[in-house]
Amino acid sequence: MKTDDAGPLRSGPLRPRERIIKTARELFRRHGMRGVGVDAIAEQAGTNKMTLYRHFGSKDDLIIACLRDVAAENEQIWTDLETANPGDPLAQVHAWLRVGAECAVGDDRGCDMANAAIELAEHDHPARHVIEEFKKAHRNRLAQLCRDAGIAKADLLADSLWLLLEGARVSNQSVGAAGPSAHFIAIGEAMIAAFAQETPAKPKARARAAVVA
Amino acid sequence: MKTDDAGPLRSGPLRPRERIIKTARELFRRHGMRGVGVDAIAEQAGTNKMTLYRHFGSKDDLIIACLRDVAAENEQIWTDLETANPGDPLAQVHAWLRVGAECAVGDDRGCDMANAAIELAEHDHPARHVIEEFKKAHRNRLAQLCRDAGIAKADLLADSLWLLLEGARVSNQSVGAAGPSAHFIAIGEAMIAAFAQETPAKPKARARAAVVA
DNA sequence: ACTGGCTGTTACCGGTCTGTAACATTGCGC
DNA sequence: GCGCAATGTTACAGACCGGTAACAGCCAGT
Repeated sequence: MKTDDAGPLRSGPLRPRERIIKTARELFRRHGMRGVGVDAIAEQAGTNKMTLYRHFGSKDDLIIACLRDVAAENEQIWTDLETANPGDPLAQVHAWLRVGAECAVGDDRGCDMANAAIELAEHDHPARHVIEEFKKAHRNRLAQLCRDAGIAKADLLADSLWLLLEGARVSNQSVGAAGPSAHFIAIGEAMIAAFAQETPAKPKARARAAVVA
Repeated sequence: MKTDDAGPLRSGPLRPRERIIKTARELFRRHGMRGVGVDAIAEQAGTNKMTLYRHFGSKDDLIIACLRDVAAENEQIWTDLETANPGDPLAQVHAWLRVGAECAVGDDRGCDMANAAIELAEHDHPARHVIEEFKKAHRNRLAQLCRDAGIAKADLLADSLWLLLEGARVSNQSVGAAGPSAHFIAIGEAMIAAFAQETPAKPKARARAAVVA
């Protein structure tokens, strides 16, 4: 009851390495990567700085490990999207929108990856590769989904939805979740409707793409 | 030729206060607010730390002054929008899109305000008021423009374009300007077309709103 | 020429940060 | 029970940071 309280995660079922990553992600998220020191991370993780430095050679290495952890966690979202709507790419696009809304509305600290890209301004920071690859992969997966769904301007729709999500998550940090990002789903559905048909002049849309209310 | 070279701005026509703000904005932009010290700012501005602290009581004060400077600079954009298309709100909306594209494509460090909101993670940071007011004002002005243009779902369009711009500017910092933000104008025009008409089912759009190619 | 305000210079304080060294301790596999 | 690897503890180095004090010079307005 003295050291193993609910706050910091002391020696639980997780090994120090996992606890450090988990704690670092939370503290980075709350205070920014440059706003928290390795000492605070180690202490909050129920360990000490030496152990931290034995697992991660430097703070940058820890940052990279955290970002990789974020990326691994996001893999689950895509598999969930597939298993929830097997063989139905269009439904998966709509489901993606709903998942994105949860990310955009239920959280006021945005995307860890995007935040890291802003905070680690140096162009040659080693973490930038991780960020770029992650973001590109996310966008490309979304584009593939749109193509599989038979959407006319699939890549343009993917870019639109992608920018919408990026914008919503960063917007939350300036004007809050009650701002424009509150209409995330409505806007996304409108985008899907707009890009699903061949051209705005020709209303000869495919039947399977006219699901939007 | 020894001290007044092209690099740092030494005693030019600007007073120390202006030079400090100008220099701080540039350095903040390049390295992040937490990534540059007041000493470096003062030196690069051709002055010293004491003068800096005589004008700005603290680094936070300097940050706020910089953000106010950004806000003041952006005022010009709106007046330019009005003078370039006097009495034509719809044209101003399209012009806004083009100006936004320049912001989004011609720059890889995003919006100073949004970046500050991310970097200054503390919810009670004094600069947050400036950021929030600025962003809300920008969005509201855009919404007023859309309403004046007679666009059906004016507020929804404003939110869409707003999120699109926010997304494009933050996206540049992870995947670069050649990524999704390259299609900023195309997406924006599609959104204008989509929200200009009353409902997607009723193609009875107003004539003045059907300017999009 | 004088004066008063603005600016420059130097030195310093206390704190915090990343990263390391040396040593003590725990705990698990055998 | 032993040994070895992982972990904890303490102390420290070196750098940087925000912020202040005391004093020296400059320059415009009168």
